Amino acid sequence: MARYNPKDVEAKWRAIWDERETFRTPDAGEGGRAKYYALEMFPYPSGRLHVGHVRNYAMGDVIARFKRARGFNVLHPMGWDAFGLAAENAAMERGVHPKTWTYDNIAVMREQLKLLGVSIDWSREFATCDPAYYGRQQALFLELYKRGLAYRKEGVVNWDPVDMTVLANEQVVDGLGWRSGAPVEKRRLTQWFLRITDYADDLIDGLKTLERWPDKVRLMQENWIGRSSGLKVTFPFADEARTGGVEVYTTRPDTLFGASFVAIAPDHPLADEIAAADPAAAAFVAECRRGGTSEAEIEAGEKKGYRTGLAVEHPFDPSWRLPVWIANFILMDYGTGAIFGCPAHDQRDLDFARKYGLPVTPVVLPPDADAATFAVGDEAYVGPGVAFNSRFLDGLAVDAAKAAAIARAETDGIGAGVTVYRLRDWGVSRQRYWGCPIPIVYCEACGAQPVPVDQLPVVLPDDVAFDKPGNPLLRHPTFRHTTCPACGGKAVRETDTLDTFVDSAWYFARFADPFAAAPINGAAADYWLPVDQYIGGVEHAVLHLLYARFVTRALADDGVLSVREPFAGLFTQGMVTHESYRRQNGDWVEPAEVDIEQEGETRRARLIDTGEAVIVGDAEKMSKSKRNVVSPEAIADAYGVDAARLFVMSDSPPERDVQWTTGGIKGAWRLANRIWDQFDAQPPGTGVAPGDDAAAVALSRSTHRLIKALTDAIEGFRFNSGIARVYAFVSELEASPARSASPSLLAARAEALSALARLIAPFMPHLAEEAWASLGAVGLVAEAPWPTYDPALAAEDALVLPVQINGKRRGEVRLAPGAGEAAARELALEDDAVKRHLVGLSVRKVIVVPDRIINIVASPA
RNA sequence: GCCCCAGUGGCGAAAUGGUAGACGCGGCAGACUCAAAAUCUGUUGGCCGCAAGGCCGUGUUGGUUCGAGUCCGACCUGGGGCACCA
Repeated sequence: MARYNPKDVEAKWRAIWDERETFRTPDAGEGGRAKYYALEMFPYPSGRLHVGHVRNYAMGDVIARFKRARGFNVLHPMGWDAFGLAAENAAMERGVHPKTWTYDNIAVMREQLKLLGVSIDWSREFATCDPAYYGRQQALFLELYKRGLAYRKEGVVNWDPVDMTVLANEQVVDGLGWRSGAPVEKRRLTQWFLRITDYADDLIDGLKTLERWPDKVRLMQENWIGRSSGLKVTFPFADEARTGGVEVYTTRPDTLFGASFVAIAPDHPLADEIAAADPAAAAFVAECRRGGTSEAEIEAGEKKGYRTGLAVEHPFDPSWRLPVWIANFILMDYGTGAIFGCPAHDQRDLDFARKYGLPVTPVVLPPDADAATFAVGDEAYVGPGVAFNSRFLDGLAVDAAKAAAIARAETDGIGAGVTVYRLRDWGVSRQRYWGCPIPIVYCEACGAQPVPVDQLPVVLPDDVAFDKPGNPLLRHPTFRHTTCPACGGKAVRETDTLDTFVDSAWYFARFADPFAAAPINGAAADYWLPVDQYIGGVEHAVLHLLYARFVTRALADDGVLSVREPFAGLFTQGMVTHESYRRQNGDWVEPAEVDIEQEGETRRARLIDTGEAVIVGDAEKMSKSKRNVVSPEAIADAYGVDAARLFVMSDSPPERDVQWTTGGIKGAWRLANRIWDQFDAQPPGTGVAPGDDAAAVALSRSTHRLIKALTDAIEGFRFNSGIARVYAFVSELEASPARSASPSLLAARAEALSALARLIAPFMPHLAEEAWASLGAVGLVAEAPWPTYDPALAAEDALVLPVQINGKRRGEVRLAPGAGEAAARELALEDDAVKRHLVGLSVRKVIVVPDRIINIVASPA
């Protein structure tokens, strides 16, 4: 018996795969096989791989290896989402250049990924910070610009007044800048936007076609786009000297007669105008600008308003005056940036009205309520009902009243029924260095001009410093200053860079041919796209996945791509968590520093060095700050890569978080050894046709059942259940040891092991190769076809059906599969245990679910 | 504030509306060992019982059904997202 030595074995097989180019991507159409594009969300090169990455890439690898075995031409590439904020933070904190930091991290992580034995075609690797990539992205940006899909307008950013810099939401902590500690302000800047709202309907409608996406993600995208229909209606100014009025958007036009005020966003042009003449209003607007731009902050904050001197007329009654307020919870980006408040039927309006003493008039009468007595207390009524107190709408149900109000507004020429979206255009300008430069120059005479395509890429200069706050491109001696491509006069470059989500919105298309001169090789993309299976974290459910869908549509309309949906199948996998440990003084300590002892059923954690008791915290996402990180190398050293891959896929369903535990990885390691022992004990050269003695037949049946179960488990992303079947199967093999097996059982074992090597290959590819070779098989298991099963052998041969009486299990009967209902009923009623429980009862009904269960409904005689 | 998800043994979990707890971890008992580790075998939801067996049990609560962990309603608890982290 040779002990399984993963360190040597794993390295050996990786070298062989490399040398034979086992995972080279086949050419389009090669071998007449169907294509399969398996893709994991490419990583941000943040430093080192953690076991969360291991899980993500191992899952993708299961799919890639499985599909290869099933005869597909598989594309399984890898790259780096390499631009981003962390590189600039590193530059500021450690004085290292973002480029150096990024490429160093890539080098480390590439080696770590290779260590995992993931079946990637490394020849297609690229990083988004390579000029060869982002230069082509600039060309795509200019295409969008040419088509009017990229444009400039004012947008709101978080501004740190001390550091004089724009902050990301994550850099705003409790309304303060994370470095300076200064209160953050909202500031308006002119920025580039992509017109994703043009595709709002298409993006919603397309969701219906994405049958292999989680419902959850589709729902999140639908809510994010937030299509609603309602009424845009103008409340005319009451002041004769003013023309026009305040245009509001409402989804509840049926409640117009319950209006008690009109409120506008602090960023509304009218608010600017009022603030210019009213210092108190200006102070209120300034107060609203304090704090961050995130929706959570705005919506969860205290609702505040300022009553302007302005009044407007009700659109359906010029004699009815309503006050105009400025309110901090109105978003300028949604609808028209102004609302009318109907406190009786909207909770936020009600809170506002109660706070400021505004009238509350109910106009929707709930079913069963009495119009004379119905009143709204602290809770707005948002349910169904009939309009009342509402003049021409009286008596109409909510939906009919909405339609009638819209119709009247349209007839009167004061409003129109409209569809609006919560989705806003995608702001892509970032006032940062480490990103893709926006290929635009500004000429005093000609205005904004695209950089001619033959002058691309606009390369990021390397000679920048981060000793001063703000975007170093602004201070660069030469980068900014250039000439106008139109008139040749003096011009300055755009110094903003593109949001890194732009980088990841088309990379999957670049992988189809990463060497093409054009950004996207149309023929290659036609063959490989869409991505058949995309795998990544659910945190990308909306932004990345929505942007990629948008860009794919834009490029399809441009004729560059022939698909409108980039990802036919999506799987969102859970994270790897770990307990966190801290000392009595609150300092976090690493798992490697902690010794855990089990005494009976209680666990004790102490520091290895000092024996100090350690406080064990909940399992949480691994993070550097809590030091609850385990390194893949240490695991690979101790247990091998295969055991680590197996464990992260075996212990929880893949979409859920999995908790990393020492016991768990040891269990996986034990399985690897038990599997190896089975192969090691099997004499070579035994035939693969099992004989007909009972033990051989039983094992053969189990083998075929296992093939079916594992095939289904992989197809259905139920890796944990599949692996559980492998455990059970190995136990069965151990119960029929080779040393005491008859020739026919040996043959059945040979059949079983041949299947097993191929079935475990997606999960434990190195061990599978070693096992495959030990059987004397020709070629690599990575290139072997997936085993097939005989449905007749995989089917159950004898069934034990439970018999219930009134839903309680009272006995069981043995039946052949497919036995008729009558036979089942008869057997059940004859069973001794059943008879005993039926004493004193009379049978009312017998329900037979074929091959499942028999339920006898009985009641006292 | 809005949206989404999840609650099943000591723990991770399994279960097309049909035997709840497969499989793994941990525990307990045993084998091997001078001993320990490793490995192997048995056992392991709770309660009652010598046993056969019985009763209870999937966050709480109400409903649909011959039958509910699963479907529907209300609630409780925990987690995630909210547009400049990726």
